[in-house]
Amino acid sequence: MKLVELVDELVEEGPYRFRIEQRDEMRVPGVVFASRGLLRDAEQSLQQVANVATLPGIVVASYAMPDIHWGYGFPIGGVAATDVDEGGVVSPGGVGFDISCGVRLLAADCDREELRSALPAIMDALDRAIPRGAGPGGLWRPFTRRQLERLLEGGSRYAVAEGHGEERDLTRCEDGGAVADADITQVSERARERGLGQVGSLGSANHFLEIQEVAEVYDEPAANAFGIARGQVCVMIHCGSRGLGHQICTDHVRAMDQAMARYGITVPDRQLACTPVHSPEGQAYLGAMAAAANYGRANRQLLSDMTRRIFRRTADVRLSLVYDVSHNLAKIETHEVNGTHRRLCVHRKGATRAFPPGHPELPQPLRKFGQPVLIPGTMGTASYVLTGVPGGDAFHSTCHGAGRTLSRHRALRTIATEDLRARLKRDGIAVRPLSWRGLTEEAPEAYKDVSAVVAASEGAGLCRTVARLVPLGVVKG
DNA sequence: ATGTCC
Repeated sequence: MKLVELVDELVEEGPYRFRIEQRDEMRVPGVVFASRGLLRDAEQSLQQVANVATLPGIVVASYAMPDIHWGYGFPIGGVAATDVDEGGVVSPGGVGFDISCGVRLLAADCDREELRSALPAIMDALDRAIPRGAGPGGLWRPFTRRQLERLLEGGSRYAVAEGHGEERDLTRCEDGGAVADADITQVSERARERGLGQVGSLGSANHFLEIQEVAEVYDEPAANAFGIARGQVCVMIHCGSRGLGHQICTDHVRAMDQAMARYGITVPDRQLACTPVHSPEGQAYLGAMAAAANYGRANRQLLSDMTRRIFRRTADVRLSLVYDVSHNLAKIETHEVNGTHRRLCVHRKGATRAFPPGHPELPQPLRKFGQPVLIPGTMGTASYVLTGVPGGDAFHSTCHGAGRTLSRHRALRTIATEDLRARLKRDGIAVRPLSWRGLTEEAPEAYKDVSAVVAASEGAGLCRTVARLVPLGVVKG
């Protein structure tokens, strides 16, 4: 299938909404939520949107969020749902290598001014305590194989049961902190080996732990229900399932790549390796993916617990969980398709679930306002809290972040580390990087404008903006 | 994203 110049052929069919017409092997059209500006240089990733539209069982459309960029097989910012009972497939590439990567937001019982004098000491304590960067290192040590198995099955629930959090945390976690269908027999020895020493660690690249201030509130009632107010201090944690999730993706892509032909499936790109949800390989992947999902949540739970201890002993400040949501997962969900309710495998890769107000899976205090959606920005800019809206499109999904525009290599070539250091100092942002080189690769200029991404998402009717947060302190790998 | 190539 050759689709030329997709950018020029996009059909504008609504505000911040473009269609890629169905043709050739595509089973559905593509729908891209964005502005023309955000789609500059998006040709390769639009081709990936079209490729995803060829997958067996895909329904309605192959979607892309405003922060779309090139990814493994599927674009990052992609949403694709397949009909489980009509031969629909599951594809590891539709979740990505960092299974269950996500964001957690904690609200402090103080405002910026009250924290000002204690901030340097808190940053120094976090700098010493938070494991980060590539390779081994985690907060939960020693950690046995038996404990890992229980964590893969119990997620945040297990972490809290072992003393690493509060019961209330679980009510503010997607799926109550754990998914039930983890199958640890599908997690390889190698994945376990990599995961053992990394429980409670940030990782590297765009993952971070930030102390932030609520700079602006756009929706008072929703912000109130979420427990945040202007001027309030928050902590945002962005990380995933580390080497364990990566290894699970690697293992199951290989298995599916070898099995695909047996199901008569051909795909335009081998990176779209997939098998039916009901196949043994599909079930194996979903079971292992669920285990990685639990690992990711427990990872964020351990980091929250350590951050809480530091805030408490350094500044007598308490942190309560606003919400924890992943932006790299596949889920079996029921949605209405052409007037009938269907069981769908919804892949969200660099896309965030955004349940609307009234959704039964939302905890009671939030239900009236919709699901909190947490959008990590880039250091030195802003992060956002959004909420789901009634009738939300793309199976109730929205954006997940800024999305890179410069490669790491180009960022290092064009951005002077000393200049970045000076700008952060000028803006009063305390940074504790593991390496200044790594920090330079993550400079704001290397990313799309997160505010434009959020504006396009709201303009497309995918979510509503609740609050904007700005960084006071950044801990990074 | 990732023991940034078993």
